[in-house]
Amino acid sequence: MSELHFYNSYTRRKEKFESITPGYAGLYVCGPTVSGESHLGHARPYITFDVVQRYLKHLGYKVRYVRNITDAGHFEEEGREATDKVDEKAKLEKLEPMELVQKYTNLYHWGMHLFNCEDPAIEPTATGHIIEQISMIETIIEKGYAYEVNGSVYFDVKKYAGNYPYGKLSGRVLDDQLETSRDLDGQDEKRNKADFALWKNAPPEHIMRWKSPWGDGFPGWHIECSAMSSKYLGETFDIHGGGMDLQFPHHESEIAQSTIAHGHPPVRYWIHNNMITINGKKMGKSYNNVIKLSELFSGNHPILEQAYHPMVVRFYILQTHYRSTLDFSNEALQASERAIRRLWEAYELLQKLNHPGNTEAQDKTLDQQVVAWCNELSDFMNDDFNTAKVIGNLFELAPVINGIKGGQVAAGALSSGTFAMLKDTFKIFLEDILGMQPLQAQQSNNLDNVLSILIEIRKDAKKRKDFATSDQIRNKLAEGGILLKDEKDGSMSYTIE
RNA sequence: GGUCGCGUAGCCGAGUGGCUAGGCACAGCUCUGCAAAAGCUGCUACAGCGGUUCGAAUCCGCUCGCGACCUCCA
Repeated sequence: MSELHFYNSYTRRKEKFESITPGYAGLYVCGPTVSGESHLGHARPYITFDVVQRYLKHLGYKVRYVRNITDAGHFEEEGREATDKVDEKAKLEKLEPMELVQKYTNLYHWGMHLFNCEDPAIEPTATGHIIEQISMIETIIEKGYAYEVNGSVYFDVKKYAGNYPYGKLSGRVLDDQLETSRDLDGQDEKRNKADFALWKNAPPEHIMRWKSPWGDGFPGWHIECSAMSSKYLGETFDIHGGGMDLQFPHHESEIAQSTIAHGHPPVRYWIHNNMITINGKKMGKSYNNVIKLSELFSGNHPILEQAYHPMVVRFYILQTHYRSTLDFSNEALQASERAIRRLWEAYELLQKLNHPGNTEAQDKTLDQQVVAWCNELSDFMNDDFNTAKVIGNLFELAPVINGIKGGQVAAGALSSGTFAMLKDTFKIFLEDILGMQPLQAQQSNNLDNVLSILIEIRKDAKKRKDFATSDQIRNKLAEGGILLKDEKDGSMSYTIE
């Protein structure tokens, strides 16, 4: 049995995971800025890290999963309009900032639940941790790595880079940052262009503002994650996750701040998921090509040919390794939809199947193959969370399951032990680890009763060779999205589209 | 311009130097009153050029194409 290894962005290689406290794992993931609705691109990290934390739990770790909510708003720390995004949007929509934040937080939670993402253990907000952030900034100033100018506080990147490995995570050289040709407003406050804001002075019109030793203002973007992760996971914790686009400057800055404040780097393992693209371009607000989650689920977007069920989207994301880019297309989503429907039906069938009870496999070759396929699943997860390979193997198993029902595979082909293992393994990986759910809600008893009546009538018609009636029942139901299937044993089943 | 990454069959996509990943689509067959579903079979690709090697999609070099970050961004 292999052990968990995954790619550490910090060292740029796969490493064996060893948690700081045996049996416990701390995971921090950068959550959303709730100044707008989440889109398909946002879904990827949340689903990716949901699987990561599910797998850690599966391995027996007690996981503390912390995923923040950025509700204080980011701003251009390099100057320009040092305005609070949340605040700006609020004025447009004529809402209180906190009302806006609440609205998008609720929408975000709605999406996460539809995706069947488990709630984090702690979901801290930036506005709820202003004191912690101020305190951390004070420490950094005391240690001589930050300076105040006109009520704002900046981190001294050049000084930091002289004593610590600045740029290691994102593969950046400080000199390049210092020589950037960008000429942005507010640069004059900084000693160097690479410096970033820890605290920004708030202009009078700014609604979101807090008192600080440097006057009224609001925290810099990066400091919230440093303050909250260390508060709940410790000054050094196991895993920090987020999208690749956050590597620089956000995560690089987190490392710098925490290293100064605490005297050592904050994180053992960094995990970054790749982007979702659309027509080859990253999906993001700067490209104006986003598909919001509500649009995705309703199909209400010019690009979308249909609505896509959250589980289809989840499956689509997990079919690709998290470190590869994933290109959106209707064709790809539709392929995923058919695939997960077929896989889920095989899974449901498996849970209903009974084994004849023979302890010896009648087909030893197949039995061994099934055991091998099942055992490989852990190896795949242990090798950098390779959900794509896990799904591949589940599809290898599907024909065995369907074959047992269809008669192409003998009922006792597998030993009772292997059969039981197959059942358990399928459940654990598909439901518990990949976090998949059925595409359709549990049918109501009423509907089931009605359909039973129709099925009985159709059976009678077929017996009388009254195919006009039997076909009419089947065709009319199909128009309503209910598909009848004649099983080999003479029974009938139905699925709802 | 700097740094990093990618280019795999009709489409999506996994790939640890040697052994058909997988999915979707398509075609044929089995089953079936007919369908659907399911099963079986087929479709065997690695941007181009060179190099290393007994052997390369996988390592190295060059060329072409694409993208990400360098500015808010998952």
